[in-house]
Amino acid sequence: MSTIRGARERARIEVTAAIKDEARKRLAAEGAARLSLRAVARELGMVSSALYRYFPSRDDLLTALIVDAYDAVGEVAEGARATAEQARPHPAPHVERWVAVAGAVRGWALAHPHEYALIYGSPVPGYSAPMDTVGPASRVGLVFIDLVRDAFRADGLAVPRLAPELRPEAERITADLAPDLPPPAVLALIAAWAQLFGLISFELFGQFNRLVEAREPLFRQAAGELARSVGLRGTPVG
Amino acid sequence: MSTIRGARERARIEVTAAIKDEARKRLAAEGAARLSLRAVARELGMVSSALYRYFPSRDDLLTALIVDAYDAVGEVAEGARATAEQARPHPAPHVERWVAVAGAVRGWALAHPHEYALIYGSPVPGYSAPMDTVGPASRVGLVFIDLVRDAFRADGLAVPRLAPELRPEAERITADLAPDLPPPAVLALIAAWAQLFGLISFELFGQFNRLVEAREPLFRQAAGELARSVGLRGTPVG
DNA sequence: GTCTATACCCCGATAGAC
DNA sequence: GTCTATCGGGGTATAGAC
Repeated sequence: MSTIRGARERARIEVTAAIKDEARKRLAAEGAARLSLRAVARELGMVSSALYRYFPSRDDLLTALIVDAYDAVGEVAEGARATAEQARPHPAPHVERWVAVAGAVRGWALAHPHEYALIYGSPVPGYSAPMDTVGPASRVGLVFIDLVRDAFRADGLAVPRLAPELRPEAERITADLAPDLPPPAVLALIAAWAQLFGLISFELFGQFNRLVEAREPLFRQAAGELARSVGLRGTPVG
Repeated sequence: MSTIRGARERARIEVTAAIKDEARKRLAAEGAARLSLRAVARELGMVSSALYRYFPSRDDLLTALIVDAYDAVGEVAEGARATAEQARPHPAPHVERWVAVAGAVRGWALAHPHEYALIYGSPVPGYSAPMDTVGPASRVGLVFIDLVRDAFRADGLAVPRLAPELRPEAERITADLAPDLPPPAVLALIAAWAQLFGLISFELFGQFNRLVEAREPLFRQAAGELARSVGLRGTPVG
């Protein structure tokens, strides 16, 4: 009896995964705004009404894809940080760790452009993200925070300048996010985070077309400068 | 005869403008991917087939909206630069001009989020931008280049560091874009440009929700740092 | 330049048989 | 859990009358 239920649950997991895989393909072909349950069902040789047993609505499927994407890029970032941290014979300097994590995020984005667009591109009109997405969405940011914390403990930080009017905001955010770090560094980290993704988005969304060729070196240079803007000490890249 | 043709052409221009205006409303409601000629026609009290006399296909309408949006944000940037340049009793320092232009772009984006998403957000699947969009798309960038050129001539630039591997790329782009400027500054400008729009996109696309409140001051601070990263001399904002 | 009509597609979601 | 059938929409694009 329990094995039967186990088999059923296994089947359910497999079908769910197949639906999400096919939905990711449809995402690439049509975009999130036009993702349709019927098209997914058609490609899978199912009938559309059958999908409703797995995802009660189109938005629920979209939510699952969003959560998966955030988790995937979060995992990549966490892995890159761990690798840089455990590098032999010496752990990488903190600026290099920062650049490694940023580069890993960029690599994931280039490999999964439509999933990147789903989570960091324009919002899907008519879709409002439920709370389920909040946790996964913060994973990448947490990697950068942890990385900066390590640098702070090991070498201290060159605390960035902060406009006085931003002081209360910096303190509020720091209390929520990383009470052990200097508020100016936390605010600079948030700005750097947005700017890193700006570089990735411009590359991915075509703004660099016919303009920038050496995208990876440009990204690495800019990421290194951003690490320094947060206060990480170390030779600038290059 | 010529007045009749003039009247006809005037009518055509007015109807074309009405279609685009309505299309912009639909853009806000449904997003670019779902923009439909029929919905626009319905709202205007026309029949869908009539629209094809003005725009031969959905993609042509989309192109017109994209060109208009690039032109609108370009005009705002040009205006902000001119204002900062002619400020009395003294023209604004170059860092402040940079921040003013960046702030104007952000202001336009906040006021026209769907048009911003159309041009700087995820590409519309299945739509490929024709060459018509290239010119308008570069207007904002040209404003920043001109601004940096002014600063270079007036005060010189604190030429940014450049990774040696990026030197050829920097020289190639500089030759195309602004042969009179130092290549490292031009490359830094491109990176700064992407990073500015990263800040705007994160704010607009919801990544700052429940995280950053003081968005305008944060943007101004970061924009000032970016100006310095390009080499503009001047007191940092704050 | 606008109209009606049409060909030929798409979609989300549900009811009820099996 | 999957099926057929259905409700009630939506769309691009064209033909041909006026």
